Amino acid sequence: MHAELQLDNQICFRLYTAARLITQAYTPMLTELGITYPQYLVLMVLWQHDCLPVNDIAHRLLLETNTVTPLLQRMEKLGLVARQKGKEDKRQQIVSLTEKGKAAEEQAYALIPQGMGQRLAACPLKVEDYARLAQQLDMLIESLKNK
Amino acid sequence: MHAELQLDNQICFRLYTAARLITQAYTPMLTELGITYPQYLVLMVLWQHDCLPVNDIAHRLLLETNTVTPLLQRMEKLGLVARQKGKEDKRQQIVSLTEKGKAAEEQAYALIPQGMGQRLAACPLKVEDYARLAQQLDMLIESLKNK
DNA sequence: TATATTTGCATCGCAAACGATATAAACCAC
DNA sequence: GTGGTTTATATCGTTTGCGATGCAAATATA
Repeated sequence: MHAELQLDNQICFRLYTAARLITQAYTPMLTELGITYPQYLVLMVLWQHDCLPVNDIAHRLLLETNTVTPLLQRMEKLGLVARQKGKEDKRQQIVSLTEKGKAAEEQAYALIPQGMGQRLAACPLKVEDYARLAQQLDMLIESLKNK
Repeated sequence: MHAELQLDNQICFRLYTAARLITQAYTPMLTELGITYPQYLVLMVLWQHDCLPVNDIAHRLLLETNTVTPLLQRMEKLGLVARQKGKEDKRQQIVSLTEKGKAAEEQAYALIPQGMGQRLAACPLKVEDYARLAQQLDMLIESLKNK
């Protein structure tokens, strides 16, 4: 039995689990909006900066375009985004929010901060703990990002 | 623009990203072993306690059995585990390590602690930072677990 | 200008996650 | 025992994550 190979000693398993569980916690609220968590991420990107090529969206989410393309196709079917060829560079697909996509921001604002607040009320982490956690995760992400 | 809905302010997005990236960091080493990360998790469970029913494995990983079953079926095809009906309770499938599954522990020990060490050498987090991170993630997981 | 390389995006295939549903064994009330 | 419920798994369908591959537009180079 090697201690290094025990589940309890794994940072990775904790990240993996925490990510799954917190995504699950979002699910009921996102279901009300008719979207999934990765779709919500795409919307957050576009709420911050509308009209971006697929590549930019993928970069901001640290995903590959072959993951983002089908995501966007589904979101287009849902009427949340529109896609059109770039004018200067015809290889690009410029993704923009539809009215429905824009309206979703207010719906999300009405549901999610409150809902997640309730969901995490039982969690003993304080505001400064979350700040430190965010900072540490950023460091981890930064050093893992450059393969 | 609601600050609560910005990507930068999301703990969830960080967890989601950190989990993906650290799993990617494992991938080259796990590929040498011929397994995936969730398969590695199952092996870690069995290395710690061999011969468990599907339900126990799922519980330890905080996964549902409908996720674990196909995982185990693939691992059975790979010759890493064997499954047989429980003797007292015939509804159960008892999962056990094959010789190949047991041997994988030594291979993993030879590759993974060292490989991940190198991979995270650039990361400015110290040992006590990882300990705190683990503790905070445990709290988060604990309060998200009970839906 | 002709050729080669790079870049942006899409397609395909596989492995997860997970909700919904099905199946079979075990258990319980009678 | 019979019948209904619970429990342990399995199956199915949808969405993701990503490597491998293909294609077309843009760019670099000879």
